Amino acid sequence: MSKRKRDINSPNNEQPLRGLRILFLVRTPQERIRVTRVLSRRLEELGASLVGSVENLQSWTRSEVASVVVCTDDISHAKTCCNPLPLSAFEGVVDVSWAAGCVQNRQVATIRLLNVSEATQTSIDDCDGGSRGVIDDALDGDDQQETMEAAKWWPPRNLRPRRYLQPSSDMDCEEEASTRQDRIEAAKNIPKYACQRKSHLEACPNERLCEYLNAMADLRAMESHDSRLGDTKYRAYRLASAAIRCFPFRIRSAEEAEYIPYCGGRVKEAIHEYLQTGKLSEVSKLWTEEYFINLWSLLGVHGIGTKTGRELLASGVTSLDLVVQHCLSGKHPSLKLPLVFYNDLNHNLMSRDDAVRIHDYVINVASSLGLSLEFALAGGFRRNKKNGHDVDLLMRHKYLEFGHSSELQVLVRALRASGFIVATFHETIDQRRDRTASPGTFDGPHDMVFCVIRDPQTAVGRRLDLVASRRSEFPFALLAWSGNAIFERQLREYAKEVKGWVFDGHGLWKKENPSECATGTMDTMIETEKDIFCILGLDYLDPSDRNC
DNA sequence: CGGCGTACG
DNA sequence: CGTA
DNA sequence: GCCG
Repeated sequence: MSKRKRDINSPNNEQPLRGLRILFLVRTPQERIRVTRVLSRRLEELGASLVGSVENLQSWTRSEVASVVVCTDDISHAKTCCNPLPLSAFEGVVDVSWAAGCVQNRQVATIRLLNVSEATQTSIDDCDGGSRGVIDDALDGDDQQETMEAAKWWPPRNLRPRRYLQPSSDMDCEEEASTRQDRIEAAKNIPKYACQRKSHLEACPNERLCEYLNAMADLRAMESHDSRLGDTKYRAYRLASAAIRCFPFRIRSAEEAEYIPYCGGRVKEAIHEYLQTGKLSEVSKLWTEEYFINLWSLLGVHGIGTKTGRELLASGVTSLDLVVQHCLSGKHPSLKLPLVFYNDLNHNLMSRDDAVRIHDYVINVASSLGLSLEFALAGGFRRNKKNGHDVDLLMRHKYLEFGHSSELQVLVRALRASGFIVATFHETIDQRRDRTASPGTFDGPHDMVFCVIRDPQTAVGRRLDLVASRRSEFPFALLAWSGNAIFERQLREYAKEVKGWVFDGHGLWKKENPSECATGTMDTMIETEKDIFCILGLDYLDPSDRNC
């Protein structure tokens, strides 16, 4: 731990607190008192201020204080309180994970990562006269639940957890009578593919276990030096977690879990450890090891994945500030735009209201331009998620098989001119399709615009993905863009393995005979998602049941 | 022991 | 390689 | 890391 001392003792050690708002969530009253006392003294020395409970959030976020610490007994309550707040309140919301992690572990690493805290750490230690026992005790018990949750507020895109833990969900919803035989039968009855079962957002009886397995998936993806292998292990843990989510009883023994799909030797060991200790010890690496903490923060930049992140760390680029430096000196020029918008895109939860407002705005512009486009909100919000990191907006021409490309072009031009689109990460608008006479003759890419928009109401920058499909391909595009990622992978794996169909966002083809296809234009008329499920021999799944 | 979703830049 |  |  002491080796972390390097390169962080910069002269401006105490500056970053100024102008940075810190949201600090703590659970038990004991913690509140202790942490509040410790931090308030030090924060005040640093020119920050400390405010009481989450209930006065609205009032103090409007004040001019440089920094804020919130203490709360109820994290989910805090989250709901925080969601509607304006951007100005949340420049430091990323610090939720930092704060929770450092309290949990008495660690300096994350604090130093943000250059805030040599001082904060010493003040925590000071409070206990150098021993850490008091904070330890206050944070023992089931608080890891909250720590994990907090650590997941702003994870990187690829490794973003799918579901948020509801406090004490495990305890609330089981103890219905079940014999061991019941449970083994139930385990055996879980279908192999996620597309064959409902995966809703509500907590399950094994919620915490699943969260730990998801965290293990993230860990494996980050620690593997071979990204394919990393993804393979990521997939393995994600699939195990997804299957366990569908197990209706609390798991009592690792042996009975063996009957659940994707729960093999290693997952069984993990379950055993969880049942014994209530956690998976490896997972704590995510918030204790400097390497993972740093990599985690780099992965938050659009364009940095595990490989680039690892390379940056290896070359001494260990913080976002250094990535900016790196970028300014001409390296990785493609990261420049994502870095410019980093704060907006990473420090602000987007609620459903935000997403709907953006959706409506685009539709209004389209109709005022006289365009004949129809739209659908896809992505996580279609799956009924309460919040998300981007808006996925799918569109097609109202009447014509082709014609979406030129209309999208007009739309995007207008959105740019009005200052709604403020930056474009990527754009593909291929007007060849509009000139293609007969359907099915040119299967080019979908038209896509991945951009950053400015919410007209809140002025917050948001990621918006616009996708236009050929009219008949729309149900495939909708299915493909509604996710989630695990559901899509399992659906396509199922289609290939079980039905011999190759399946993507344009249509379905027989594996052996690609000319035998099912699209909206063929005799097997496919007009809705239901038709696709039907042809795949699957019961229809509502989007809200695709959260695997 | 090979395969693991598929398409887009 | 990274993103959806 | 699990499945066929």
